[in-house]
Amino acid sequence: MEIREIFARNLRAARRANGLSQEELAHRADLDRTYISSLERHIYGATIDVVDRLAQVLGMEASDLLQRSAETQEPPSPDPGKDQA
Amino acid sequence: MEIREIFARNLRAARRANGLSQEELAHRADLDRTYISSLERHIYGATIDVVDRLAQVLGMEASDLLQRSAETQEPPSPDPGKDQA
DNA sequence: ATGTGACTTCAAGTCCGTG
DNA sequence: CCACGGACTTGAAGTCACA
Repeated sequence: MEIREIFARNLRAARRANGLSQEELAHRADLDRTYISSLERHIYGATIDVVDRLAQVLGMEASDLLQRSAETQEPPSPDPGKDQA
Repeated sequence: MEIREIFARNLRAARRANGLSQEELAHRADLDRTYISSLERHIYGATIDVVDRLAQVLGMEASDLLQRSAETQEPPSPDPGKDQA
């Protein structure tokens, strides 16, 4: 498992645990929406600077986002379902 | 404390704990000698790719190198009192 | 609300040499 | 063995338009 994938998964998981869309997260971390998307698709190897900025917004430590088995807080899991009318 | 400094300190400490010179570490991690030096002087913000590669050589996890303190855990500094009405 | 290709720019990372 | 400068190449950082 590459570090980029670890980070990508943790990022997506943490983002959802916080109930944020890529847009919302991007806005709060002062980054571009498509850049978050790229990160979650492990297109880039982010710098620790970006990792840290994201971690702060998500209320966690930068090291948590690189953890091989990250324990995110129990997400409310809104479970939007897929039946969008 | 910026993330670069955290990383720089952890890197240098881990490198010495492993009894490696900057040159040796650079060689084993397949990185440049002067780059390790730059990292320890927090000139650059390394990518998670580099952090991971370094961690492997040092026998630790990438997340360990970004840990604010390897052993001592500090209490979650609460808001430093913002005189906000 | 997300994925993706194309694009530009500036920092990451390399290589040289010096004290 | 390490700090540090300069010049260089590669890829991350940051933004759009469109699917």
